[in-house]
Amino acid sequence: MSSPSSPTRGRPARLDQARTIQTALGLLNESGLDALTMRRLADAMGVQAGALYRYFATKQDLLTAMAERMVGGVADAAGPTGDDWSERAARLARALRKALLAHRDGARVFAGTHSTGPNTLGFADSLVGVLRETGFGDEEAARALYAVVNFTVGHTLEEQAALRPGDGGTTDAGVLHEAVATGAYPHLAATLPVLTSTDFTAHFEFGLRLLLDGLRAVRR
Amino acid sequence: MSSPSSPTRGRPARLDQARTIQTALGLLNESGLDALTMRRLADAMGVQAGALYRYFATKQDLLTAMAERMVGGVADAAGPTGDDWSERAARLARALRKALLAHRDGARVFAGTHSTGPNTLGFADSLVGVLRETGFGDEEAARALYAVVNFTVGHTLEEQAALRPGDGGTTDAGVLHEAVATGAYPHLAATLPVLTSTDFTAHFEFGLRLLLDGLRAVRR
DNA sequence: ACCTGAACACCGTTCAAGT
DNA sequence: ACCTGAACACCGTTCAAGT
Repeated sequence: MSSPSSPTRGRPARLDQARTIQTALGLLNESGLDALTMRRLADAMGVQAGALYRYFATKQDLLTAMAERMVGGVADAAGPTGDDWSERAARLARALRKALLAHRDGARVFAGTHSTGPNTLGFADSLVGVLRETGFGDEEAARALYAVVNFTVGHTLEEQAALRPGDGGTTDAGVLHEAVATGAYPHLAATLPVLTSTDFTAHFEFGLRLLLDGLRAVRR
Repeated sequence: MSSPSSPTRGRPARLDQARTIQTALGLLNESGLDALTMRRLADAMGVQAGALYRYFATKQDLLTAMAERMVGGVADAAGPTGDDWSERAARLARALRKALLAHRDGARVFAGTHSTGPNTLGFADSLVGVLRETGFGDEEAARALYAVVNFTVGHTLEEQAALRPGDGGTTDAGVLHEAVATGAYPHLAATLPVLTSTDFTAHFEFGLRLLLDGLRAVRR
């Protein structure tokens, strides 16, 4: 469980899990996930790369800890128990998106890991709780959790990918315009303004509304 | 546009885009995305790694071509125009999931790229078309496309991650059991059987149903 | 106990040179 | 025109040895 033991013997350590995670999240924000290497992180902490492995067995473990840290406090976003259940569920979903958006490539880090820490589990428990307490069955509540989380992560993955530099001069909207100009995609042509809109909040809210309206229908 | 020109001058090429993509998809299925390196792919084609760069400017371009190839035929899954719109939309979503599941790490490849090829655009046009032709406005149809695709990709990402070897002896369900045993997550405890269920088709169908029921509600 | 130094076994990508 | 060979600038991870 605890690799570096508690009684501070010898020199004060330059490294520890909490500070390492924080520095890693800072580096993530500055340079993105692709530039977050163990060597660069070690550099930022004034240490050699190998030293990091005393605190994280693998880079994947570090990324998991980062994901867990990112969603801290999200569970509390549900708000008062008295409020409408669908509004409470919506708040949790919005808070998750916001937490992922708060860090560059946040959705990629979250989607690429499987945290079972208190922040992640607390969020899940909170969302399932909102639904169970309003009368949803256990099966529906659990499946609704997956639907909301998978949609939110999928959406935010796209959102952060779309907002990235763009792998060259050609923008995503530009390529779409060209392709659609061939006349092969009449429905995309008709909806092009919406498809190339960068109002991701509106897209997110629409999808979230579909899920919650769907849940209302399931409930009868 | 066309890097290696058409008239076959000199020796017959050992490489070409189509064969390279096919070999890469084979390698993906055998060993997964992390093991798919340019060197290993070159090896499988009997060539040096550098030679691949005559056909794909970057590895990212190769992955994009792989994603585009994976979703071939998905657009046709809508079925007869006479059928119920929500069933046609469901078929498209199911066909997308199936296409991603057909290759190891398929969802990861798809989520990590941004294809604007005919298969990808054809699928999008098809889904938007189903909705527009049944009376949905352009804005709703376009946003519904994003909601369905982002949910489907998010879900399949999770599904393929869950079915992976598992980074050690500890299974995902095992960790959940332990964490829940502390009593800190009463709602997760109550829904544990559903949460650890591996019936991903049921999870997917539930989420998909929420979205389509939600769309029905939006339509009034 | 904590970290360094150095190595191991790789990566993606480029490009002169061969055929 | 197509591919080789070799290099460049990196990776994640391990581990004896130092302090």
